[in-house]
Amino acid sequence: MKPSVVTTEPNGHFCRDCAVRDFSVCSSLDPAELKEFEHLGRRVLFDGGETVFSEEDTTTSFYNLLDGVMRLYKLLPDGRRQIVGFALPRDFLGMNISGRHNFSADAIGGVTVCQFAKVPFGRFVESRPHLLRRINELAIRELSQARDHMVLLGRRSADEKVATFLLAWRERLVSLKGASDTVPLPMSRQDIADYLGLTIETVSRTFTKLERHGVIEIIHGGVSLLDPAKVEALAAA
Amino acid sequence: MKPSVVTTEPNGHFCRDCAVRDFSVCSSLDPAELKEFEHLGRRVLFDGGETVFSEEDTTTSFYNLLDGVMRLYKLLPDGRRQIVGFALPRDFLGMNISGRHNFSADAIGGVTVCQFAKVPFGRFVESRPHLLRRINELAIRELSQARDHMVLLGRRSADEKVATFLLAWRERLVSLKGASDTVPLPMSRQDIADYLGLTIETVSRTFTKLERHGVIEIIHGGVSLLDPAKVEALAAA
DNA sequence: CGCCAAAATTGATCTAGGTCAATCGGCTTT
DNA sequence: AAAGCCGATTGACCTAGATCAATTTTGGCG
Repeated sequence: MKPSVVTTEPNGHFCRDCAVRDFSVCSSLDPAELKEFEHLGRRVLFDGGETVFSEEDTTTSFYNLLDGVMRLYKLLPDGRRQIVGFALPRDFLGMNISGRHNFSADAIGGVTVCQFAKVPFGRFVESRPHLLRRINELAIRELSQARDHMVLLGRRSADEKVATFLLAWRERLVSLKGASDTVPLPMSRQDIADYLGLTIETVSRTFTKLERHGVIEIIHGGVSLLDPAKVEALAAA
Repeated sequence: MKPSVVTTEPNGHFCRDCAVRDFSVCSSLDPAELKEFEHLGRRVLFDGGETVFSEEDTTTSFYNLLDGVMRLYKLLPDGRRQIVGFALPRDFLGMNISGRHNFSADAIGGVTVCQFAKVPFGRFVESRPHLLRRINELAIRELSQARDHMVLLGRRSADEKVATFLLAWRERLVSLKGASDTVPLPMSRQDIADYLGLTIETVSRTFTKLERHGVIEIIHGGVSLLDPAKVEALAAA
């Protein structure tokens, strides 16, 4: 929870130099607005494994993920965990209506976020309907993804879950790192299991089975899709 | 898909007399705006089993549910179905960014909706940031519910799923019909199964088991919670 | 290097929930 | 009130994936 490094703007970091500038919430802002917006956010770094915010915490900030990967999850009282999503650069986190976060967020590996204090951010949005529209757009897109994931969790087999996950993850990485059959998997097997509603053993066995069948190759820090068409066939089922 | 009855405004129906007036999207509108808004929507009735819109249909309308219950679902190519939610009066349906609906919606029993053509509705919202804020609020609330449901689908047992469903459904009905231990279940067992990621047999067996243990009583068109505390204990697990 | 801890894999076994197959009601229709 | 239907229930059996239990592999780190 204690961030490793904090860089307060303006201190070498400006929106106009920001990698996510044209893709994240801030893409809806014009240069003049951006100048003002700049003062609202500050960059914060987290180490792998650190928790950025926890479910039920009072929401004091929103976060724009600039670099790295995060796991977003909910815990049951007895410790069972459901990962509700992985966040990638450009994702905007923390919106809620209860005033409390409705999931927890951990850094997977090092992470850089642009942190906005809730109140000034809210004030800034208030007078900028186009920014509100952008935020709404992101919420609706997430809602659609959430529904897709419900189908996966409720109605798909382990093989289908894993194949679908690999394809969807690869697809999300396209706009960040370009298309490739080599799919980096920065999250652990346990994370994948908790995302897919499976156990770590089933995930591991499914990976090995796909490898035995020559569909994928398990490489350091990820997998390589040797036969993407076959993976798609498995996911379609 | 062919609606049973269409009543075009103004023809005996006005927003100011509308049952959902103070609770739905339109709660953000002042009397003057409401007068204008009135001309955008028309009431449409659907019989039970009718489909209001289908996944992948081009979105031409948004819908405000005025009366009745709807099931919102997605189908896999092989026919497996996941119900992503049940809609109740006050719910606003149809928002998306792809221009296509991302789920299908059927009436369960007779239903009345207030239908808005997409383009004029969009124009109306454009100049009304408070309406946009209201829509955003609804989207964020739904997103939170969707995440809760992911936890249920991915990490809970059949008993927990059924108990959680009964409590959540009862809770949703409070603001519509008042608090009660008698929970009407207008949807079929198959609908419940497809919502919880179970089979119809498991839902049926779980109901019977709860009844045998004196926790619920299965009554015509629903269940009665004989021991609500026990249901909550099962759901908490 | 060699040692340790954590993550991943693999194997053996078990079980919650699925599948298949009869009934059982409760309505509607005549 | 008999027939027919459709949803719901119940029973017998089966299996995908969980659980339990070792290894094996990997990644720091002195």
